[in-house]
Amino acid sequence: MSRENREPEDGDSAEELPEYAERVLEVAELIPSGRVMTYGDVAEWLEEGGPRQVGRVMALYGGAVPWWRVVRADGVLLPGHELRALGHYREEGTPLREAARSAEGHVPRIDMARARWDGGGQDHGR
DNA sequence: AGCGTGACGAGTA
DNA sequence: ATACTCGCCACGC
Repeated sequence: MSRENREPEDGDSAEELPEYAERVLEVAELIPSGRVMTYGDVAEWLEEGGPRQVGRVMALYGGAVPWWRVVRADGVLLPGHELRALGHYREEGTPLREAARSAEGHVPRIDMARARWDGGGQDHGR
C-alpha cells in the first residue's frame, strides 16, 4: 500500500525531487554525527522500497546530505569516495575497523556493530 | 515487451 | 575471509 500514490508532477519546476527521494534524504540528515545507517535500514525505516532504491536516491541526490553516514551493511566504504568518507569518519569519531596488518592501499571499514544507528527509537510519523 | 544494470543484502560454498 | 547466487525493484535500452 504505497505504490499508488503517484503524483504526475507536471511541468511545474522548483521541486522535481520524487517524494520517495525526499524521504530518503530526510532520514540521511537525521543520522547523528559519528553514526551510520545502512541502505537497508533506511528502507526499513521508510517502510517502502529496498536497499537498492535507497542506493539509487543517494547516487542521484546524495550530494545534498551527509551521504557518508549511509553505508553498506558490510561496512565497506563507498568506492570512489573512500578518502572523502574516511576524512569525515575520522573527524566525527565514527568507529572504524582497521585490519590488524596494515597493508598499503588498504582502506578501513566501518565497525558496524558500534557505528550502526537504530534511529534512537525515534518516531517517524507512523 | 524483454533484458541488463545497480552507492544493496542475506545466504551458501 | 573471499566468491558466487538469488531476491529485490526502479530505470534505460
